[in-house]
Amino acid sequence: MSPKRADTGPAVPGAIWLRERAPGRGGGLTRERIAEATVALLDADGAAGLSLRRLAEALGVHATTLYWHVATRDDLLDLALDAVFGEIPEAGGPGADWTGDITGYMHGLRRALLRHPWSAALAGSRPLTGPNALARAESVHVALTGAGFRGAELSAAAAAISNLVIGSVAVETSWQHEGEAPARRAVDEHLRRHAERYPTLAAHAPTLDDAWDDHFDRAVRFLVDGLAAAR
Amino acid sequence: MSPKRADTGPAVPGAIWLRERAPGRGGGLTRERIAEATVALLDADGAAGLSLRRLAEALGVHATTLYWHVATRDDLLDLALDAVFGEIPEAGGPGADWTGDITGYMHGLRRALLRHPWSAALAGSRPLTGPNALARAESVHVALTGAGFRGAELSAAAAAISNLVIGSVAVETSWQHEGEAPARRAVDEHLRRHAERYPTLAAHAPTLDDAWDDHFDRAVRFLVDGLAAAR
DNA sequence: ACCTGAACACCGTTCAAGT
DNA sequence: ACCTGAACACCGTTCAAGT
Repeated sequence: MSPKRADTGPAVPGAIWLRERAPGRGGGLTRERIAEATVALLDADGAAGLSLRRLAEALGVHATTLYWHVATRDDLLDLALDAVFGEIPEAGGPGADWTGDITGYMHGLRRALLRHPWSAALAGSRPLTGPNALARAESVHVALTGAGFRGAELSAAAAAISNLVIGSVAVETSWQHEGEAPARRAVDEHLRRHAERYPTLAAHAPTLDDAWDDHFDRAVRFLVDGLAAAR
Repeated sequence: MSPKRADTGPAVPGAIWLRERAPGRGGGLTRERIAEATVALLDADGAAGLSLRRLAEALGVHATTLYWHVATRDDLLDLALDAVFGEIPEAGGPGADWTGDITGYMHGLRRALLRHPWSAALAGSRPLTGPNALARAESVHVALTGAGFRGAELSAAAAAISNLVIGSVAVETSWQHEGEAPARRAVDEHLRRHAERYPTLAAHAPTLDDAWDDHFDRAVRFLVDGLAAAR
């Protein structure tokens, strides 16, 4: 009978943030080392390439050892995802222009998610309740309350801001998985062949060169303009 | 040596839409029957519960039989996802007010994705190139060109519209996976215990009652207002 | 053209046992 | 407190073989 395992507590997503961490005095594994190795493995091989056995090998440990530190594979994803949110630069207090703060946050979040192409899809698949994600959400709420947002309008604005980024980067990275250029070329040709079915789409097919940055920039402006109009 | 398999063609996501379908004369499996059973299995057990063996059992067939009709498990996800997009009501031509058309589309897309809680996360994880997704994208492009959007502004607007919905519903459904109420209660208590770290967040913690509809409604208005301001 | 059956190389997770 | 090792019940996918 093992004395105490990592799986104490309810089986909700994000549950790892509700548990105290193991003491971790010096020698062995720590939550940080595990998070770091998980991010590295995900960066190298994507979400499908992450297995407990491969991660354990990278850490020089037996696969089942990981179960002392995490309760489930999903815990690893929570650790890795919150590490990505830790890469978003801290705003350092609200600036003079709240729309600039929000715009900067959205671009900072996008850059962090793009750096780890597996992370945006993951951010849309489980609650973001890690300490870094909460700290960034706090900053957004500070900027929005400074602008005068309150109550349901505040919550809706904060949600729209992060949801637009998550959705945009998830879709953007979904094209990269097997090499973007061939996928896009195949779809372009498919659209041309069925131009009678999708005339407007075929006529305005996004160009092959990377317009992702430009489109995201415009999308952010659309939303921020709409937020500003509400004040 | 098998004569011809479903896996002809490049290994890009969405590749199933680039292949001709099997003739499917009467008796056996068809792409439609497979799609329908896949949706049902995903609805019942979520993305993690979908396996080729369980799907095959539901279809009264051996697991490896599916490989005649699809090249990979991912093909099944493409089939199921496009079936969900098929549930979005067709607009039936642009109405008098393009902002109303766009607003209606966003709500229709959200309702379809909510009906199948696995679908929003999936929509953010692979290119949406099925026939139903393309038809709905065509309608959005028609409405936006009618409003005067052109070129990069058109593409960015269309992307923002679907990305905000996908991100919003993905996040919303991610809370439901293990029962939303306990997850939310756990996070609320966690926020209260660390109120000194997240004061603004703790003070404005979203209420327990379901504000999802209201927040989404507001988010749509923020974006559509910003789009209207650009015209 | 379509379906079967055996087989391969994996998985996440458990549990008793070590130190 | 932390790590090991064997074991269980699964996976997606292949390939030769049937009809």
